[in-house]
Amino acid sequence: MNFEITDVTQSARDRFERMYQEIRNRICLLDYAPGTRLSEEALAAEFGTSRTPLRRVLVRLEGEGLLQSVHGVGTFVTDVEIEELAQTYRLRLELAELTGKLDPVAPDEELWADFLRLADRSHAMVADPDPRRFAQLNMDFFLALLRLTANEPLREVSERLYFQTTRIWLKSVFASRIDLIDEVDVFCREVDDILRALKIGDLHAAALIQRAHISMSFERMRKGIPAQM
Amino acid sequence: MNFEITDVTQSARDRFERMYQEIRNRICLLDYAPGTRLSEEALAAEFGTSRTPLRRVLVRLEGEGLLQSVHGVGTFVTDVEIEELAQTYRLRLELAELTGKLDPVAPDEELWADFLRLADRSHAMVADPDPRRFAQLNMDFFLALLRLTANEPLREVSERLYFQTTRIWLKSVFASRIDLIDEVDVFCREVDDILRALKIGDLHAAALIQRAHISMSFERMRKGIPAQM
DNA sequence: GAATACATTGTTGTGCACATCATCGCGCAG
DNA sequence: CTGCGCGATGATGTGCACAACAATGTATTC
Repeated sequence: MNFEITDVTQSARDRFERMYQEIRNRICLLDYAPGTRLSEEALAAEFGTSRTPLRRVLVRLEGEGLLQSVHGVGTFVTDVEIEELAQTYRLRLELAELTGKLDPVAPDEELWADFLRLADRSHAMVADPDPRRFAQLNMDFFLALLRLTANEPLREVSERLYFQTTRIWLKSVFASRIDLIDEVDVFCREVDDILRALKIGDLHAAALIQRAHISMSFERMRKGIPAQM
Repeated sequence: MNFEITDVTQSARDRFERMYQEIRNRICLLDYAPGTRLSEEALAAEFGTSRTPLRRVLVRLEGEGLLQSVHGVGTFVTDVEIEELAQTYRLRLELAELTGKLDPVAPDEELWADFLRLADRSHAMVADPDPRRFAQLNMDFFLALLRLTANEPLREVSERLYFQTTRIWLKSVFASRIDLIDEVDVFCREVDDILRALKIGDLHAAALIQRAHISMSFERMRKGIPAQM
C-alpha cells in the first residue's frame, strides 16, 4: 500500500462516524442529488469494508430521513415535496429564534475567530462564486451559529432539520431557479448583520436576523419554482 | 402451509416496525429500565429472527438516543443526568406551545372520541392507580395531543423528545420520589382542562395548558430528587 | 501475601453466502 | 402488432460462522 500514515487504529465506532459524516456530507452538498441510487457494494468497497458495517450507516441515515431503502430495488436519496418542506421550514424558523432564547452563550475567542474566518470566506465568495463551495460555507456558518446555544437537544434537532432541508434549497440553486450571485450576496449581508449583532452581545437579535433570512430564503425558492414540485 | 391467519405476509419493513415499536415501548414504559443490558441473541430469538434484522432495530434506537452499544460489552438502555434532561425539557416546553401555533387542526370526530376515552381512562386511574398503566395512558394522551398539529416534522421531533424524557420521569415515579397518586390527580386535571379548551376550539390555550403541566411536572421531579443524579 | 500476566468467557462487530424481492426484457400466443 | 407470462438479473434482506474486544477469574511469580 501507499503511505497510510493517517490511518491510526480505527475503532469500529470511529469508522462508523467517518462513513456517516462523509455520506451525509455528500447528500447535503448534492454530490448525491435527491433521487440518486446508492450502491451498497460500491460504497462498501470505497470505504474498504464489507456491506455489513456500511449498512449500519445507511440505516442511521434512513432514520434521519435522508435515505430510503427498498427491498429488491435500491437505496435512494430522499426527495421531498414543497408542502412538507414548507412545514419543516416553519419549524426551523421557530427553532432558529429559540437558539437566541434557550441557553444562549456568548461566543468565546475560538468561536469568534471562526466567525471572522467565515465572514472572510463569504466576502471572497462574492468575487468567485461556486455552488458547492457556497453550500459548504452555508453549512459551516449554520453549524457555527448553533454553537451560540448550550442546549444540546436544540442543537441536534436544528442540525437534523437543516440537513433535511438545505439540499432541497441547494437543488434550486443548482437548477438556476434562483440566482447564485443573488444568494451569495444576500448571504454575505446575513453574515455581516449577524456578526454585528454578536459584536454588541445581542444574541437574540442575531437569532432573529437568522430567522428572517431563513424565511426569505424559502420564499425566494418557492417563488422561483414554477407550479408543480 | 398451516393456518397462519394472523400472520399476514410480513414484509421486512413491517417486521422491522413491529420490533422497533415493541422495544421502544418497553424502554419507555420501563420494562427495560435505564442501565439495563439487552441481549441481542435473546431478543432475536424472542422475535423469531436472527441477530441481523434485530441489530437494524437497535441501530435505529441508538440513533434516537435510547440505546448505546459497546463493542465486547453489551447494549445498554441509556440514562441521562439531570442537566441534559433539563435542557430537553426546556425545549419540549417551547415545542408544546408550537403545537398550538404551527398548522393547528381542530380534532375531527375520531380524535374527539379518542380524547373522551382518554378522559375516561384517566378518571378510572384515580380509583385504581398503577404505574405502568399510568405510563401508557400518559403516552397515549401525549400522542393524541400531537394529532392537533398537521406539522409532521414538529410531530416527529416532539415525539422523539418525549420518548427520551418520559422514561426518566417515570423512573422517579417508580422510585416513589414523587407520589403516584398526586401525579394521577394532576394528570386528570390536565386532561379535563385541555379538553375544555378544545371544546371551545381554543387550540392555543390547550397547548399552553400542556406546556404548563410539562413544566410543573419537571419541577416536581427535580424537587423530589435529593441532591445527586 | 500481593500484584501481575494470562487464559477464559461472553458480548458486539464483520464478512460472506444465500434468500427474497422488484424490475426488465424476451418469447409466445392471440 | 399487442398483450401477457415468465425467466433472467441485480438489488436489498437474512442467517450463520468467525473476528475483535472487554471483563473476569485464576495461576504464577516476586
